[in-house]
Amino acid sequence: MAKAPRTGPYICGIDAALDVVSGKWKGLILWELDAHRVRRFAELRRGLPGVSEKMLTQHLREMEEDGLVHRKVYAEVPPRVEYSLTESGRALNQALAPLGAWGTERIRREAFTTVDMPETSHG
Amino acid sequence: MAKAPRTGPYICGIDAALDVVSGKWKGLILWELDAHRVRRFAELRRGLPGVSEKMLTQHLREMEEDGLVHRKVYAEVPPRVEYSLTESGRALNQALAPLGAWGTERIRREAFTTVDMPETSHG
DNA sequence: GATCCCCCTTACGAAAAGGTAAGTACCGCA
DNA sequence: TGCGGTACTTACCTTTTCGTAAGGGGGATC
Repeated sequence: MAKAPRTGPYICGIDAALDVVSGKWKGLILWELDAHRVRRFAELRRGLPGVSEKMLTQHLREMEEDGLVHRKVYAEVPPRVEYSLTESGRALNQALAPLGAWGTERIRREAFTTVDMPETSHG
Repeated sequence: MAKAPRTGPYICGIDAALDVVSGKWKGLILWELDAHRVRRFAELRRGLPGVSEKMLTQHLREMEEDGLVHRKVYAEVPPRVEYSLTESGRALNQALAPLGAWGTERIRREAFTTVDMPETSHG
């Protein structure tokens, strides 16, 4: 009910990486967790505008299964759960950096021209 | 019917980039187009094991709208259409390279251990 | 005692994404 | 004349994803 476990092997690395980060909030979760090193559930929730508890839990669980985030539960009352990135998660975030730069550049461009993207067709 | 035009602005670059590459075959299409420089519809189709004509067309159109691929139609019979990456598409592909490397590494690791991913917890 | 906060879980339903199959218009080949 | 190849389009249906709303168990606060 959470996610289809993926039928068949990955074709290439891009395929594998995209499979792991695809999900409406996963990119942001990675971003938040990288920025703050460690976050609690409610903190993450507040950091992600519009996320529902269900989706946050679900994504967090998937990312935990994928070995991207580490979930530390403190046997306390009230419950305390801390999320942080694993080595793999941090590596993923670093690998995501150029993509983020590309996206930022794209947003910047779109801010100027929403109609079209004139490419250097003369060279 | 193709894709929801995205409500609201992007939170960050990752968000924007992920929005553009999310789609079952887009990563592969980028990969194929980058490897061969220019490909025709049927060639692309043959290069992507399991893709349907509908999905290929749909993804290609979306990527064209997003300014990633260039579509060149030759007014011939039988019809000939050539697809290639735009500057933006090539830049995206370069930005995707580290992600691809991460994914490849991940696949390699998974090949050895499917059970768990022992992190360096002693450091 | 009611309410809030913590971190979820479950049920239900809508929306989006993807798959299947057929049709289109034309041509070359046998 | 029938078949295959080119590059799609359209209709219909299933799967997956996402959102909404509610509950839950316990402690602290008002």
